[in-house]
Amino acid sequence: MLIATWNVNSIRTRLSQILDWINQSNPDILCLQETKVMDESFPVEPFEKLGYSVEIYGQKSYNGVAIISKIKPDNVKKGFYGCKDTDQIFEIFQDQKRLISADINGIKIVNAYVPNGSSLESDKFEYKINWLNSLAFFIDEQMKTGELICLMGDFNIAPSNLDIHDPQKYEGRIMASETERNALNNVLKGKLIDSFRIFEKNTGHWSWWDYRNNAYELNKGWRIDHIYISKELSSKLKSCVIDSVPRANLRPSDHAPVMIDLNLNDLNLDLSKDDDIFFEI
DNA sequence: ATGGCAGAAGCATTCTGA
Repeated sequence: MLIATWNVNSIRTRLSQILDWINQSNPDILCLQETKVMDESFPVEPFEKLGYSVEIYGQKSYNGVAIISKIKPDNVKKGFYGCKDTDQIFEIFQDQKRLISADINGIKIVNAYVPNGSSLESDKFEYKINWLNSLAFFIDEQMKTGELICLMGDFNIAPSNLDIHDPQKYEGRIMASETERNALNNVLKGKLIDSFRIFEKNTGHWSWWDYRNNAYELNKGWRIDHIYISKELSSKLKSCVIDSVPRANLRPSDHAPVMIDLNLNDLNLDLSKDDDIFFEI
């Protein structure tokens, strides 16, 4: 099963590029961030024509997330809904549409658009850390039920200096500070694995290049878009690829799509060993 | 330290992003 994430920086501006990419890459699940459109204006039909169902959580101008899936998702949750005892804590985050989750094929799919934070001195930075702490709680709640999790999206954090083209310049600054890295690790708690790092240990692989200063042509990028999977899924992981080709498009998103391949035939065999039913994907 | 580039809103310019 192919699972992808892509910050498209406006669904309407990027629609034809996204449809092209789907036709080439054939993902089973595609999680989008920065759709920048209210739900009633989201172009649902082009995806349905390709055989996908569409779950959206958007707003005017900013943010917005979506799950595009061949299998119709169950238990779709928008925002930090679902943490009953702490709904009040999450109320402050309801105005920014940055999180959508759903159950697909036995996996809890969580699509996150983590705030950028602007700079370490900014109020937005405090918002970013609080948002990540709430995400940590949300993931905890999902883990308590023993679910397999695939948490992906635009995290606006380089997990290590290997994920920055010029770490000496940027270390300690926004997207590369210890505070943000600690907050991210608190979400993962050693139980969710960075899919990309299972296959690639070296630097020089980026998922985002600034529109400014010719950053893509100079290959000055960051790896800030990630797919984290439950440890139990790591043996089923066949690949994790950053597709930088769409970043070379005319009027591109500044992010590239990231995609994993999970061998879920094995997974279903493992999970259903007490009965005789074989689930064909 | 600043600006550079892009999208949305809306029609000049500001806000936001990373």
